[in-house]
Amino acid sequence: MFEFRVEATEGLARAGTLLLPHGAVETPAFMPVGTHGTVRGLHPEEVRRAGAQIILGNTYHLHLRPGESAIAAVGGLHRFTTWDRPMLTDSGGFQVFSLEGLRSIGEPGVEFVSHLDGSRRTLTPESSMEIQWALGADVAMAFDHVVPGQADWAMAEEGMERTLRWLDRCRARHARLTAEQPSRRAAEPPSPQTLWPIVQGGTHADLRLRSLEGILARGPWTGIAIGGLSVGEPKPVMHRVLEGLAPILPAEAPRYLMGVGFPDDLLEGIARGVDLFDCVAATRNGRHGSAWTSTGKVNIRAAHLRLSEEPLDPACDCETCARFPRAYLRHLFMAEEMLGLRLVSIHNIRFLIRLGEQSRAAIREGTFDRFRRDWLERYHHRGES
RNA sequence: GGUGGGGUGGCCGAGUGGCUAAUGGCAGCAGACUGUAAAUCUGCCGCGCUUUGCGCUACGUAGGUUCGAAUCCUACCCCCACCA
Repeated sequence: MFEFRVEATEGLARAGTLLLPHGAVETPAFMPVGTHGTVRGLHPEEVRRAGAQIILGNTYHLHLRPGESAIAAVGGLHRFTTWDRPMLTDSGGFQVFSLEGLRSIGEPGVEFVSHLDGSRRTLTPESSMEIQWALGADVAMAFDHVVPGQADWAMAEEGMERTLRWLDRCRARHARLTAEQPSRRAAEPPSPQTLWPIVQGGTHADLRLRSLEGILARGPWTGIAIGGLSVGEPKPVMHRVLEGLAPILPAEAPRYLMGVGFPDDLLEGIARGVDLFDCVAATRNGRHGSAWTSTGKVNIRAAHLRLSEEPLDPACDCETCARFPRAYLRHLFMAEEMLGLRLVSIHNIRFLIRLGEQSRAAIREGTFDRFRRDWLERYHHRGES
């Protein structure tokens, strides 16, 4: 039910297929983020047509609203959202990082002051598992402690060791939930769920290795995530961390680089053995009018696009580029029409998903390294000039 | 015709003697965003220059008072309300 096959490799890069209860995921793949059970602004059909094979949901946000019981009542997150392909839920661990100032961390778990109503909420490894179990995604993530990219060794070690201790608690609770499945699970029909651990350790190579070794000692796992990157550290540092982990990560488990990234990050990650990515930038930047194209970033509000009859990216096959001129997209943003946010979001999502598809094809042909270098060259040199 | 109110930078609108090239907002221009407290946030926004500074022009028009005026006085032009 949880199987990963590596079908081709080129250097550290891999092309594979991940089998999950709700379907297959061909890797490398970008997973759009749907925090509140919706990829912001988009209809599930639009997400599907963009080629998304799997999307994310968030434990923290869905727990606060509408509450996992409301989702379980209608049969789980798949039925709730009508997304019938694979899903993964983040554990709330990232909110430990992003909601700094609204939370306090202790060994039992994390106390949050709800950003919605100020009420006090506690998230623990156990409650994160309970919530994710009720949500019923194919993959649940371990509840981890993310530290900023600038974190010194001591702080990174604390977060990493705590993440390992919490992993034991996550695993125990998840195993119990799995054993009690039919009676405890509101999802109909019940479908199995797997748990993925998260490597932490900040920017410190020795901590990253300790983290991974600790995880492997608790294995086996159906997938392993690398967290705590793209949180303020320079890109070369992230690359070094990935290079340090690649030789030790088991080949037979998919590797998920959490929260990454931008187009160049995908290519650099794939080149270092990463199989799965997720990132809010595609949709957030889309809503903010920033589009990725094969020749670099485009600010759709830019004055010089007022008369442009070109598509956003002539090399793109998304529904937006197939139909709308830049001049119209710009107009929609200037007029603050919601269609603009949606169209650029669709483009950005398709852009990253296609990058995964192209990388996969290139790896299978043994041309990925060349593809990557040519692609980055064109992307950074703004082909127009 | 009379009385009252008012004319401020592309627009709206504060300011009623120096701290005012002039608060705000809008419009415009540019940028940021990486497991979503984000359809958000930041910067610029009279003109010119050797741009953390300097010069010039500017608060209806013209003149005056004052060391100094968008702010006070006089005349004129225009707008609005009410009264005839």
